[in-house]
Amino acid sequence: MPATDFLAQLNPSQRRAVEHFCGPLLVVAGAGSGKTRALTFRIANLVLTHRTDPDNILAVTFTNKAAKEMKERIEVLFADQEARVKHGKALSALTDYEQTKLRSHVYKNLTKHLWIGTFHALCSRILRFDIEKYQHPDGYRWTKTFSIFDESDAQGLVKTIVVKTLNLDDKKFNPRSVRYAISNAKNQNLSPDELERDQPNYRGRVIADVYRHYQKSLAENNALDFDDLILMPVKLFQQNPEVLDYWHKRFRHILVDEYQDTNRTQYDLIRLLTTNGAAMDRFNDWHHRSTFVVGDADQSIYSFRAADFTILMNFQNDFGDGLPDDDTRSMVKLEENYRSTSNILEVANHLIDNNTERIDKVLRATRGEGETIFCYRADNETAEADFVVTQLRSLELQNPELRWGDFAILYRTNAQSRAFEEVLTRYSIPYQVVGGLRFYDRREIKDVLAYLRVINNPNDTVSIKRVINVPRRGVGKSTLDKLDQAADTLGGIPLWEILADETSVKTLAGRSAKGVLQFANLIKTYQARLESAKGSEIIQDLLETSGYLDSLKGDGTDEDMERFSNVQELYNAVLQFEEQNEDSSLTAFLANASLSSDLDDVKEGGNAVSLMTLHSSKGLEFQVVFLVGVEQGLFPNFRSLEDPAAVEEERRLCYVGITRAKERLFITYARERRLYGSREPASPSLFLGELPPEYITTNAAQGLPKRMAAPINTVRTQNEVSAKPGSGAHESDWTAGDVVVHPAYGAGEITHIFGAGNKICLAVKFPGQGRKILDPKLTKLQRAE
DNA sequence: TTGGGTAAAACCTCG
DNA sequence: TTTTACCCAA
Repeated sequence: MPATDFLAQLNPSQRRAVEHFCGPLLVVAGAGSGKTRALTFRIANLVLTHRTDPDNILAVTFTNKAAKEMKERIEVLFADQEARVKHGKALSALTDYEQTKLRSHVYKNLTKHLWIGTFHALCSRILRFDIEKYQHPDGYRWTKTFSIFDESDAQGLVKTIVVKTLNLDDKKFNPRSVRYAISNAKNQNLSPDELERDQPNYRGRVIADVYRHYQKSLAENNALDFDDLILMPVKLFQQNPEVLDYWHKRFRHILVDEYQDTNRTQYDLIRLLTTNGAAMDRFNDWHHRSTFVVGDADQSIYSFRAADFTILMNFQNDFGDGLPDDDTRSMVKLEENYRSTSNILEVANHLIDNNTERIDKVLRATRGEGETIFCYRADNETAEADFVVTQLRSLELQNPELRWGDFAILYRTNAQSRAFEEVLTRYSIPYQVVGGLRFYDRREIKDVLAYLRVINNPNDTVSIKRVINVPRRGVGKSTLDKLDQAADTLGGIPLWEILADETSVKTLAGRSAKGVLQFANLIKTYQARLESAKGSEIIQDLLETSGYLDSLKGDGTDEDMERFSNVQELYNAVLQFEEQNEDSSLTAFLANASLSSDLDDVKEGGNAVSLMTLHSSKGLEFQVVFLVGVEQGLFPNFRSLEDPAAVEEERRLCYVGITRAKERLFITYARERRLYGSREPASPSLFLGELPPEYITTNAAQGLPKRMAAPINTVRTQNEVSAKPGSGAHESDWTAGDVVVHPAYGAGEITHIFGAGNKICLAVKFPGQGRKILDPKLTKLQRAE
């Protein structure tokens, strides 16, 4: 029997990618060209045809959901092969019992061994083996029960360092932006010293200093932030050749999906694993080894977390043979689109053609023309939502094959979901909002997880402080300060060591000692049971004995009830985790919880309309897509307007949105939108002017907005002559930070500039009167200085 | 130490 | 409009 029958389902380019065995390969895969399929089939082919040991395969996906789906598909593919070999028929033709038996066999011998996951998940797994071998230059150590700090934990640490440790003004060194700078450094594999080296000014040096203290704090908590999960293995591999050698030999075949969205540190990780630390130009030993990356530079939309699509563009020179496109053996292009109608593809191709930084690639349609794209101009965001839901209802009614799950509403920012939710609720249409508040980010869930984290890792002082007084134990700020100070005086020992010592607590905590001891004993009880009891048993007992569950019930309001049931759901999640995972330790569960995302349980084709940001929609597809809020300042977002490269990224984001649609695409924008509570005028996005009018129908009397004549990203120069106030001002007349005088509100400072060209609005903050958004053409504004 | 109140800031995208 | 941060009385 030909074991490779399944390859017949592929087109020639896909087949070339899948059958590639050793050496480097870049797969340039346009939207909807079957890249997930190529990845899945490739893994199957490695094992089936080349007898690759599943233990030698590492596959990096962009989301947990993609990882789960990939495992699932490989399992089915394999089970199907085995069914044909053993029983002579397809998997689906077997009895349920035989199917289950076959699949569990495949799981045991194959899927279980495959390392498939996100960079974060895979790295945290590596760290659970080897983190204790890492030696920090300042002598900090981490153990395998490390905590993973989320963004708010991280920002909290930064704030403490800025305000308390370094006595700086947190207005000037905003914890959020400092944390962002640190994150950026980590994503480029820079240590505090390395960051400091290229800082020309005071601010940069201060940030490097905060970074240094921040890393110390993390170490004291035995904690890592998200960026460390990847940075730490890279540092470890760089300092410890034996450890690197082990993982290098282990992962002979490396696959990376969404390669355009990798950052420098992730790239370093892949390079180290591939070359075992040999310099790139000296490495050519591809014996029984491959590095296979898949991506599309046109869909690179994560530069804000330091993703760099030039890494993809450089792959050919870096790992590959560097030959031109027609001769190369290390690149394959997938350009046939199997997803969308040709009208949708035309629109997408035209739009993205406005970008300058691209890899040469077109998307070829394989399907019919389809309907035209409809562009709707609404009066305001409520009218926009009304239009969308009206369309949704009539399409659903007229097309029996469409389910609610076939519809998606995609927007630039999470805050836009509300108007749609209201209308959908009014018509009782089921919907799911993806993103926004994650399940694991809810207050009550974070509380319970903090308890578990303390039990698992008593050095986690951040978590101790979160729950030592939840529920109320009469332990307030001053008590905590005293205990903290004592730990500090004793040479910076972990707070837990003070708490765990009864005499110390009694001496230090005074009246509150009882509460503190109660807490300490609670934690000790469960620490003792950590070895013998399951996580689910611990959590159940803990919720009772800590009094947390009782305190949650509160006054029995709806909100209280919801909190209560969320905690219940968390318990179920632990149970489920224990059933489904080999390593069901508390540490593993906590890592899983930290790394889970809202996207993980999105059901495609289910019975609910999906509402999500364009970022979240990457990799998904829907029969009908509504791309909403396509207005200047919102999309492209005003923060990107001054930077041409940033506008290109917004355009790629728009491209991603358009290419999610299979059958129908609607684009909407409003003339007026509620922002910060007050109504503000809005103008159509520059992207609308870039769409080919012949493929688009619109309700706007004047048709599609005209293409902007002048380049939108003119660099603002200081010496441009400023027009008189109120006389048709140009963008260049105003700069954020300028002080202006308004006839009614008086003097205020410009905080943001929305829009570009002739249509701009200014956000001006007037002391005592709040923020106003003004059109300089309609309001007489005078420059103050 | 706790709870309620008011004022100011925030809304860009995410693991 | 909604969320968070800080102040003060009990």
